[in-house]
Amino acid sequence: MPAIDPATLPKHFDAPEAEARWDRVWEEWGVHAWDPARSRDETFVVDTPPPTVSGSLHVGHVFSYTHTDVIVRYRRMRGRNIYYPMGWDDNGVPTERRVQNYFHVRCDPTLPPRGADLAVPTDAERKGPPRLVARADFIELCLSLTRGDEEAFKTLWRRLGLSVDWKEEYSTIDRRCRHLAQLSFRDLFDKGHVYSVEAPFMWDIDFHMAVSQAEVEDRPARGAFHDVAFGVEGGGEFTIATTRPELLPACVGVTAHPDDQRYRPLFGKRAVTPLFHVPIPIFPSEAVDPEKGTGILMVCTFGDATDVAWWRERKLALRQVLGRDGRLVPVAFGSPGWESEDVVAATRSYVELAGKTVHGARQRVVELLREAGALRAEPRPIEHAVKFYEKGDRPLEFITTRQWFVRLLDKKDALLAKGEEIRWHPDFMRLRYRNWTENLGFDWCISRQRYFGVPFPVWYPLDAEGRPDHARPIVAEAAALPVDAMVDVPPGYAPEQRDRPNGFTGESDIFDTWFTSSLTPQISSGWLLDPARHRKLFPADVRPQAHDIIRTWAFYTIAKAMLHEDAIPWRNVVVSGWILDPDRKKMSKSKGNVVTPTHLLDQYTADGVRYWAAGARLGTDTAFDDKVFKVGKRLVTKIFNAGKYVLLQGGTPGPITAELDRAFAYRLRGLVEQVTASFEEFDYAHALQDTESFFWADFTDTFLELVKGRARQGDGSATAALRLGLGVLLRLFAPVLPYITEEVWSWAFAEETGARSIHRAPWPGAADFAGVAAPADPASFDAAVACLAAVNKGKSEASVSGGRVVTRLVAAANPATLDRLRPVAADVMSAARVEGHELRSDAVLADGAFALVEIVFAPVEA
RNA sequence: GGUCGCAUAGCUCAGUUGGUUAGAGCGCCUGCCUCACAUGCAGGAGGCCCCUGGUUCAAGUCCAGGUGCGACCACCA
Repeated sequence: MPAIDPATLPKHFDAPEAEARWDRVWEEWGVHAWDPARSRDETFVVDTPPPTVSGSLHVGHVFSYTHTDVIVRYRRMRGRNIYYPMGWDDNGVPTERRVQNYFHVRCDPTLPPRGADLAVPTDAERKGPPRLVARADFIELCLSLTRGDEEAFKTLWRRLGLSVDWKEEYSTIDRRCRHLAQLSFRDLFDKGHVYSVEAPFMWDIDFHMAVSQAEVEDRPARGAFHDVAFGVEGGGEFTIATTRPELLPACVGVTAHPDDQRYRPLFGKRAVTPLFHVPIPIFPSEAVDPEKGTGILMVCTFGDATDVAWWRERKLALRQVLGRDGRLVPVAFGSPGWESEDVVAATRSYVELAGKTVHGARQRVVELLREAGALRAEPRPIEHAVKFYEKGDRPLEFITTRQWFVRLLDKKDALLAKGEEIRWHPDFMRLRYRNWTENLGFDWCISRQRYFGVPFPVWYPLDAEGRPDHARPIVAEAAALPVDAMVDVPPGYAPEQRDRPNGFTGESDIFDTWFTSSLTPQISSGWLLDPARHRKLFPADVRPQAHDIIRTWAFYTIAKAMLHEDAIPWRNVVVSGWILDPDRKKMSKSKGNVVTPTHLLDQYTADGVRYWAAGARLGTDTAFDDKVFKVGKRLVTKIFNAGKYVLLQGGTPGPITAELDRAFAYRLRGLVEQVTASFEEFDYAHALQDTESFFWADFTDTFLELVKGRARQGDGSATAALRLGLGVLLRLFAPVLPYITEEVWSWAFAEETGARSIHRAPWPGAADFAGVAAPADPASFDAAVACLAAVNKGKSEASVSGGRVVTRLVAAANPATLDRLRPVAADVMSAARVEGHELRSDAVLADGAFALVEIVFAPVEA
């Protein structure tokens, strides 16, 4: 193949132009397309994380998605048929919240649909109360807003060079995903893995919905111990310390540690609450810490999870004062369940509290206690942990509601066993999964009292009084799915019977967003909708994800695969770290330290940004450091220039025969083996590091300089070795730097090899080195480099230009080193511009070392 | 409080199964426009490998204990 015409080469690498051009060409060539005809064995399936599109674009996205793409591009070059889809996680609370703010609306499911109004409200309108919109209209607003978000993500992904097969694009709210999620529910229902129950459970008073354990986080919060005096029937009193005095009317018991001498005499007696004068049992419990507070505490329905446990164990009364909106509901003291020894006083006190928020009621009840003389001390401020919904702003409450659950608590051992079948990268991440699974405290609550999500395919029959019979849910048959229970009618009923006595009512809840997201492997494979495809794509090969969602996404996906098919969803989990800001704090929108990715791409090019991302080992958090981007950009430039130089050599490639060239090929082959081994272990960071260091130190700064003389004379061995080096290095870089490598590849290698895209070119291996004889001594390369360095040092110390001609050089080395140098000495002298040299043997010198005895420079030309 | 990870040059990080004098890039200093590249090239300075103890002929590397940083989980009386 002739050398390319210099005139056809661009002077500089125009990255934005190249990024746009190759994105188009790759699409046209189908470089990233999955071939459904090829077998499972040849296929590499990625269970791509569907990003939450209602969040902002973040460098963290760029970081972890690049890791996946690098892994994918390597496998593609290994000849695997890549299935690499992209989904958008658009359903769920973050979208609803964004829509509420963006359009200044709230959903009122009782309203009839009127058609969504997509107008953005004016500032004046924003000052007024939010517009109420029907459920269907609210959903339409959600869809319209997320569509734009998805476009923004897609633009970013394409620019970044993610080699996604865009034919396999989906969103978790689309019809297919709704269908699969409902099929999942139907399957779990048939297998007895789901149930609904009315019970106290964690509830967010702002979002008006139940939340699962996985979405709960503890946050430190300010609180105060309130010392409240309780009476004892038959005389006496004691003081409890509570942080939640507003729950005093909901108090249903008092407990202390069984060995606590202070309170032992009280067990079995009844206490009487202040203000409300309600008699309640006093019982012992091992769970009480005698050191905490006053060592005796009140049990309320419900202050926390232990209250729920005591309430169940002791079969205590239920006095729920907190409503779903977080305000105290009206109750009638004296009525059944609300017995009081002084109904008048109790009522007088409670009237002061009813309708107030937790916060307001707390302030008022403290005043009332103080007035009644029941407050033994002023509140003592403390800092304690409080449970919050991860996206919520106010503490969770335990409120009795009806919810659907997936039974998981009785399957911990099986879930743990499945986790052990999966390979985790890095391996210690499996402990996160194990830890979470072992400590699971609740079944999975999958019902959410929200609107934008996949509806439950469930109706309930109504009795003659119009009350739903929750014990006999009507679950849509698999063949009838997908359905919207609020629109569609269950079999055997007529539309007019909706919400009528002896008719039916639709389940208005939607699934927890993870209920759908946990099916991403099945969404890819089609599962029950396409069994043949399912066999080709399930289980996936690799699940890339972040470590903070091991307890949600990874855990639920493993659970679903197990419950549905007793399978594992993927063979490997690859866990990326976090991006930290330069102060080593986690980047987050709320902290205002987020760097947006688009300007990084503008400034450093896609390859430069990818270089930065690929430098981070799996599972390791990385500080944001713009110096690394600069290095990446420089590497791109260097590859461009080196490629240009190598391909401009006029010689015809011949057999690689020169000792230096063979020694170089030998080293290069070692690099290929090393880099390949790293990629096989998903260790792209070391693969890149080794390739980069070889490229710079062994290729451009040394080999390329050493063979320039011969290359200029058209030497076939030098020309071939340079091309071998460039062709191999380009491919080793290609997974990380797809644009520049494709660009340089296209100048000559595409035609020469028949692989028009480097990303479909075969990964370097033995075939590239066939016909290259082993060097007489691989260390001849080191000898050449060391000798050249010695001359360079002489020039540097004399402050002369590297191009300065040396008329006389006397260098010394030990005999073995000299032997290694001789076959390559001509290359060294040519590169160092030495016109006359003498090599002396000096046995004292260390092996491999060269000493400069004499160096004489040619006079500077006028 | 439980679990896990990290700690090496001013900064960001490599350092394979223990094995000569601990490496790279950035930054810094000194030179050099040398015919691919000044987004470059050459040369150089710069390290109680967190601390203490142990195993070993030999420890940055293995073990134990500590310290610091980070993450995940738990902690509502």
